[in-house]
Amino acid sequence: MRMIARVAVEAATFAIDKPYDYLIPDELRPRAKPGMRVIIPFSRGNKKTEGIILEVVEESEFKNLKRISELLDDEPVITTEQLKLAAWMKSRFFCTIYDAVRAMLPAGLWFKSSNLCKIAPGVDKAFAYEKAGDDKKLIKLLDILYQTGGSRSIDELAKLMGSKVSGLMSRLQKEGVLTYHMSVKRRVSDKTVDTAVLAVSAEEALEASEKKKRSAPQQSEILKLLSDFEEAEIKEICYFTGAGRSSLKALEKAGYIRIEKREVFRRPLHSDSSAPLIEQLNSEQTKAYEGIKKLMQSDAANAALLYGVTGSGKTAVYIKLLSDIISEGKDAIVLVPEIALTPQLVATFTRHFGDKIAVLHSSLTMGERYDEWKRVKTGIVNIVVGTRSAVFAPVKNLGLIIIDEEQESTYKSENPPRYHARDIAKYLCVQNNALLLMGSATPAIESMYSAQAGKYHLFTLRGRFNEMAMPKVIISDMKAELREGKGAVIGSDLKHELEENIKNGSQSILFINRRGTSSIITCPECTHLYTCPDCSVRLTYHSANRRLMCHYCGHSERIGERCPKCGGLLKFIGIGTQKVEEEIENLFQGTQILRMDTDTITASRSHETILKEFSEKKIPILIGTQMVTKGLNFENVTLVGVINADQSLYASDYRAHERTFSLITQVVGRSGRGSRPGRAVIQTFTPENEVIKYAAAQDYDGFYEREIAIRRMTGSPPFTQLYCLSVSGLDEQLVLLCCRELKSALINSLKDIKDLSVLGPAPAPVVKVKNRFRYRVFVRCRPGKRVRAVIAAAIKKFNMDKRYRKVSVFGDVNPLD
DNA sequence: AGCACGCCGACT
DNA sequence: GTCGGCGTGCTC
Repeated sequence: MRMIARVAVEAATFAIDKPYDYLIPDELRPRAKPGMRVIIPFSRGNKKTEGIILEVVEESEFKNLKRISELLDDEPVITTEQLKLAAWMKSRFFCTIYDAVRAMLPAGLWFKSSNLCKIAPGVDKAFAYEKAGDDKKLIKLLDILYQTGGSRSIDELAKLMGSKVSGLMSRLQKEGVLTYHMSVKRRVSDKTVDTAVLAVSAEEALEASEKKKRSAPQQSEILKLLSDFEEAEIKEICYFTGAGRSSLKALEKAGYIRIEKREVFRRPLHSDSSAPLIEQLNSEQTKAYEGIKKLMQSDAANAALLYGVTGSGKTAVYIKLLSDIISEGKDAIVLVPEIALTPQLVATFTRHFGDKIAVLHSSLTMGERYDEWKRVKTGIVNIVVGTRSAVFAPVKNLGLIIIDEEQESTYKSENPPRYHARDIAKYLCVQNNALLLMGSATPAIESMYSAQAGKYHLFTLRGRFNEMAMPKVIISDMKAELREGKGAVIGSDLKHELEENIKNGSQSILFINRRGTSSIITCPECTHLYTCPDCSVRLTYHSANRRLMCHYCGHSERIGERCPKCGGLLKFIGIGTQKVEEEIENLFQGTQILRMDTDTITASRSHETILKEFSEKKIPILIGTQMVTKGLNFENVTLVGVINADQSLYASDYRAHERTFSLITQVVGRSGRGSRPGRAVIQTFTPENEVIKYAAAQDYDGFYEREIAIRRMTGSPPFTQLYCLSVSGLDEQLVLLCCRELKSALINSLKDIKDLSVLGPAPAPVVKVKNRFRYRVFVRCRPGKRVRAVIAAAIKKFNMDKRYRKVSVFGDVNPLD
């Protein structure tokens, strides 16, 4: 009897993704089981690729089956329930089965497989070169191989040769000069960084730097930098000099530097014994807790929304519920938006549950992450705390999933599988008759709507813990300021309040509402704008390295004081953290300022370190982007300033209002956590805007009423689901053509479904990235199996269509923007 | 997507 | 003649 494995293949794209049948060779027959990963030959070239066994069967409709080459696991790494979930994800999120599986496994489990190319054993150099004859390419290939000790991966070879190598390789292989095999090794830790180390003395480097000034200016810059520092991270070198990797490679080849992988050690999450122990719940908390507990103990799946204003003590309710889970011998998953931003929450959990919890987050080393995953899998721990992907933690006996700050966008994955953790959580809770608990001070409009509609049980905490007063909020009209001719970033209201805080020794936090970190630059004389040559975005200015940079492709260029086009003095518009820092420095000379953004956060100086510094050293002012809005409790902070509240209000997507409201509400809630009352200043150019007004008043209910009415009127989620089909390609006309045809195909096959509209093609928020144009078509309707199937079929069809082979199409549900 | 196969142009 | 361009079809 034949044994056949049905395998989900890594190399398969969405268009061709399905189970492929492979023969299980005799020696693997006793071991091969569903949920184990395998190496298999795939496609015409029989290229080795990874796969996962979905089923073991005895029949196949195919005759000439290929054989599994290798079994990667001794026991299943994915359960059959998880395989079922993967299939569900494929139909929901338009990803491949393997994409879904990948999301479920810790990175530490991932094997890096490479096709390794080697000089065959027993072949001497002369023989090899004889076989190569006078073919220049073959000789070059052998040269490279011998230089590096006889073996290299195909990818590396291709890069070094600057061309494809498979043809050359198979020729040498036939001659018996080369062997070519798949090597599978544990991937080295994620936490290594490429570091450039000077291989010559500093003097020599300087000398070479002088020499290269003309011929290779970037190499010259790098050498100059390294002559000072001896060694530096490649990332930083590129940032400061604007050089590409090619310059570094050239220097390595010439023997000036070595490029080494350095292990980065990050502090393991220390259990902070100063984290508060939750003692007693107040009456409101008790009521919520008891209601939720009842749901948790019922035999059916349930969903609940815990809506509690900032500082109302949702954490305490979580802790009580988790204690119950443990005593009942069940398991729970707790999702947080970002571990680095919620150190206090995690510390509190650790304080309470110690060894019974596993923390999964990105700054664990690979080994640590893998160990934590194993601890969960073996059932040693009962509670898993982690970010988005922790929803896939392999807990045994799921009783509860908590999603804290459930409105956060970090729960939605932006690359395949493009899932929302909330959807996965719902699925898991239904499967396990568990409870899904979502907590938030500003719930997503969809979630509150479900609660109002009775789909979720709603629990509300209205009182602020310890009866702290809500901060006093000042809406500062920047338009009026502008009219009076004051074009400053810090308006007079905020300036006044800051002065007061500095005087009485209180601390202040300034929040800059922007996604990026830096300014956009423009020439006031000729209004020249600096755009990326490969993407349709403006370049942003980083003062740390005095360069213009593209956040999408990494392009960077140097810029001086004056416009290279017309010689006019350059002016900075928009506000970055750096700009605000400069202005505060001028305003309050001698006052210490701490800046927190992606530029100031490095491997050695983490988010946490900066916050610690702020709190311990009592630095008067902290300036930052969204990072400062999350879960911080600083007793001494009595003033919060929102520099530019409007910034996020006018984005094109339907969530812009919600996001703005949530951000402002959260940041305002940071103020006055201690004994003294807090103040907040919201600077805006549109003080009459209702979103800003509701946020200032911390009035979620009012905001919700307004927003849900708008959503109902415009037919946006939660009243509909938005399916987004993105088409990208180098040829803009072809992309548009494909979009239009895609649109009419969709309209045609969905015409019988009512209340459905197909919109677009519309340019993606950034039309061009790395020279590829991106346009999108939307399907807006009630969610349903039929619609999803039609969309999946359309994605497949257009990806296979030979007229559109130069474009690619992918689907996403309720994309972020 | 990625790759082999096959059919046409430029060059040893 | 042949090397290598890219258009075409397939992946158990």
